[in-house]
Amino acid sequence: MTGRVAWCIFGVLRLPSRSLPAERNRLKQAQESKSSYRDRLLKDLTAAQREAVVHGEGPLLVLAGPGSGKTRVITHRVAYLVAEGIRAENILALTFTNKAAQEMGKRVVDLVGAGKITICTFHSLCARLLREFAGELSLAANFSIFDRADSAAALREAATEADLDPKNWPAATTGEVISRAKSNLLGPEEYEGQADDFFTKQIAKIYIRYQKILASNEALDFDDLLGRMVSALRENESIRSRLARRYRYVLVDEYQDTNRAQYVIARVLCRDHQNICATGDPDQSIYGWRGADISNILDFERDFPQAKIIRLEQNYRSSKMILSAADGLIRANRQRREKKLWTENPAGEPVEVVYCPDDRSEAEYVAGRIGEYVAQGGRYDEVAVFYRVNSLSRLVEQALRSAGIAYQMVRGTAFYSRKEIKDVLAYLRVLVNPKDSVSLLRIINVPARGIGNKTVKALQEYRRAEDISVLEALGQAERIGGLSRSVGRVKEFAGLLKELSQGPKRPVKAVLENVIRRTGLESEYANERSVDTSAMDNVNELISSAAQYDLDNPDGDLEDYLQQTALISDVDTFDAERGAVALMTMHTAKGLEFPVVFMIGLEEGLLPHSRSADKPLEIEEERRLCFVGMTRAKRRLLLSYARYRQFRGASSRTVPSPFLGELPSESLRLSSLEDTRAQGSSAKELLGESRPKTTLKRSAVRGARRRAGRAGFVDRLVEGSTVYHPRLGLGKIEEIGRDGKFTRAVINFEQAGSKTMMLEYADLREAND
DNA sequence: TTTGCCGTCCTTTTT
DNA sequence: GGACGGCAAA
Repeated sequence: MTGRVAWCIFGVLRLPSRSLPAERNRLKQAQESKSSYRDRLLKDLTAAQREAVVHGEGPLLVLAGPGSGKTRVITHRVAYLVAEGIRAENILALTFTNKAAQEMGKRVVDLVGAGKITICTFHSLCARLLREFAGELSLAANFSIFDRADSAAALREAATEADLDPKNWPAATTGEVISRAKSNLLGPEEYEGQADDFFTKQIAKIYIRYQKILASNEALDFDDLLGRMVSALRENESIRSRLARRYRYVLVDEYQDTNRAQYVIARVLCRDHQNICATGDPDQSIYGWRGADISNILDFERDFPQAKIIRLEQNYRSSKMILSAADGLIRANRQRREKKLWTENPAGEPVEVVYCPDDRSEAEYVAGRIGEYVAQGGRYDEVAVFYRVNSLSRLVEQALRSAGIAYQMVRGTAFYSRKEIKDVLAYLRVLVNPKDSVSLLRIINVPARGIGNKTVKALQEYRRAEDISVLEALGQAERIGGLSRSVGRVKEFAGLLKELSQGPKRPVKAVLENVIRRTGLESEYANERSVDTSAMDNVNELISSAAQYDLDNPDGDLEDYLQQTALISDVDTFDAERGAVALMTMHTAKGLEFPVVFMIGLEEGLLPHSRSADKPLEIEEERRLCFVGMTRAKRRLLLSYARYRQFRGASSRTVPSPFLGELPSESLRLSSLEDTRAQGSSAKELLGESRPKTTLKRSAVRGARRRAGRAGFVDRLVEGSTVYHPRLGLGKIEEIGRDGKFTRAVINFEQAGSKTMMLEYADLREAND
């Protein structure tokens, strides 16, 4: 074995090279007697935690309140099993995010050293197993994994084929319904059988065609990964029994968020040995909308009558004030089992509830408070801002930028959904899976090579008639009528793909670089004509992530790399040590903790979201979401709401969230920004919005902004450069230097005076714009 | 065929 | 405020 940790974390890009401490631990473990090692493992655990860790065979349910040391229990339990002589490769730990898997893996390594324990997400486990058993499942081992955007393309195509206007049947809607059906293990035929009204009947038509499209592309969507695994386990006894023997101990984290398919996978795997350890908290179930079924955890005892149930109710994370506020809120839920949350932590400061005149002042207030916190010795990365919907991040970002506060938006998938990244990856996907026509069509004219809409239509028609893939159709270009003028270009493209397929197969970095160079994408991105140099930056970042992948996975191949990138989730890119304030949705925040938490937009319609209005069960889920957010906070928690908020351009009056009224007043401190603001405001502001009318100019403004795009020009700035800030006006750079990863500059504004800003974040424009 | 401009529509959360 | 599709001009 090499010096690498032989850790099987599937779907995780990197595991820190902790081999040294790991080796040391292993040696330590070998030297220690078994019982003293066990003592050490159990030393710092409470009685309840210990009980869960040492539980032997048979089903176990750990109901773990927030901050009750759940991850600790899981990792120690895994270590304990290993110490008891269970072979590492017989242990399977399932999580919901790669981040959680990674974290858990790291902690287990610290406890027991390297091992072959499988710690991964449901989705990556399924992707990997489906590849492994592809031969037995009449499945192509090189299948593509379709993400949301790919599925959307396929869904639009499916709607068109079903003679439905994709406008009336948008992918967002059809996809959600079909995804839900799949999570509940309803195949297209079964769904059709149940369809009894116009809407579901039409969806059934789309569903059937959608599955055909996936099949002809040799592609699976996220739900198929789970669904196909379920069928494999149910219909292939040999696979089932082999896997049951392989995974003799199964741990499932966040059990309250499992959907039907995940539930079946876990149950079937454990049918023989019953060694399932589920951990979760019904009060933190926030994915009902995605098909998660809270009754999976509520009915655990029914499913596993021998189950032992352990409750972890002591909280080690939050102050008394924060915990009692959160507890008071969650008590308003009726669909819930009573639970006593308590902590021995200090009382701490009351939870602050801040009333702001509008969304902008709210964002500025948050930025101001973060600034204060850091001025008093705090660190940016101790702070997080949560919101219900992603769109709320914008104003906060702006405010943080102008305050020169470093932040990171925790939205990992955003990177992978950028056009240039998707384009490059589409080339790779076509290389791996030539039948992936969705990817092929994506790049058929990227960079522009004179294959336009008409040509594509002709190709599509031909390949449908002949029932072949687009790639095959390319090869027969001269036989396709209506292509006359573009035959040459099509042939050329086919030649390019062939050439690429003869290029290097690995390492992934080499494949990527070859693709970018040979396709002409490189020169396209490098083209000075585009002011926006971020495309090349992003592609470079992709290349370095591929290089990292090659380093972490010496045996890795393109297929595996693509699988990992397809299954990346938002939190996965969160870096707790980046020295930046974290911005994320409340959903993404689950499982994390921060000393200081801001939750913004606590308004009716936002939290609870308007989509759940008048649906009591969904409002309870919103309340749980609020509970999850609040219980992330260790020491300080601030909830804010704004009287006026911008919707689609227009500002409108809001109503405070009813949840605020449910918080116990003795753990709150209320304040209002209105007074302080009124004092300092100019007459103009007091008279209300006095924005210049922009009527016809909207698109012109938009165009100017696009051209002015900040990215890239930061590198060109030097001392003496003149810049323009939309609020502060013209300014000159007086000083410029590095601050860690960022460029910090002192800018002297003509009107506003001298300010220090992080240039990467500052909302600056070229001065001559 | 490509490009840019315009109006329309939308808006929850995500593996 | 942005994604997307349609349309006209280059």
